Amino acid sequence: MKSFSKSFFKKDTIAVAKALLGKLLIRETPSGLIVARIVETEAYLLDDPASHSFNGRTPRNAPMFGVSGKSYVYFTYGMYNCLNVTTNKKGVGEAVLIRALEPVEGIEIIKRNRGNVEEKNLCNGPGKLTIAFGITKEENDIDLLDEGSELRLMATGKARDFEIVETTRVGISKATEIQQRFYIKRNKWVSSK
DNA sequence: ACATCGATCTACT
DNA sequence: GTAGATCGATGTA
Repeated sequence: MKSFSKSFFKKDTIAVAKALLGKLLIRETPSGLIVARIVETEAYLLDDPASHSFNGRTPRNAPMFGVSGKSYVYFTYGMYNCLNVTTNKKGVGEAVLIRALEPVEGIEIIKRNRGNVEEKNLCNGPGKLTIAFGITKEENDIDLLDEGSELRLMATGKARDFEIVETTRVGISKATEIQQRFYIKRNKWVSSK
C-alpha cells in the first residue's frame, strides 16, 4: 500500500472517478480495522444538473467546493448517508460518489454493522457501504489522505488489472443520459442496478 | 411554508 | 425478480 499524492485528486473529476477504482478505503473502528476495495464510482461535475454543487455553494455541499481529497457525506432518503470524495481545485464544486466496495479486511465488523444480509449485499450500494463502515455526518469533510484520519484512502501500488465499464448513473432525475458511472467489469461486488 | 430529492428493505409473486 | 413503503434535509419563495 502507498499513500496518494495530493495532486491525485486535483485532476479532472472523471479521471479521478476511474482512477479510484481498485483503490482501498480504510476505516478505523473501536473493534478494529476495515479495508475494502472501491469497485464502483460516479462523477459529479460543476456543470451537471444532477450534482449537489450545480446551484452553487451551500452549507451542505461546502466540502465539494473545498480542497480535494476530503470526504463529503450527505444524508438522503431520511435514513441513509452517502460518501463522496472531493476533487478538483478549491472553489470548484466537484466530487466522486463511492457506490460500491469489495470487502478485503474486517469483514466480521462489516457483517456486524450490516446485520443479516447476503455477503454480496454488504457494500453494493452507497447507503449500504456507509452503514458497513459506520460513516455518518461525523465523518463529513475530513481529510482522506491523512494517515491519521479514521477514514482514509490508500493506493495499492499495483498496476490496474481490470477493465472499466462506463454507463449512466443511478437514482437521479436530471442528466440521466450522462455516462459518468464507472465500475470494474465482471466484479460481483458492484451494485445491481 | 412548501416542493424537491433519492437508497434500501420487505414481502410477495 | 419486483412492486411498494419508508423520511428528513435542503433550498427557495
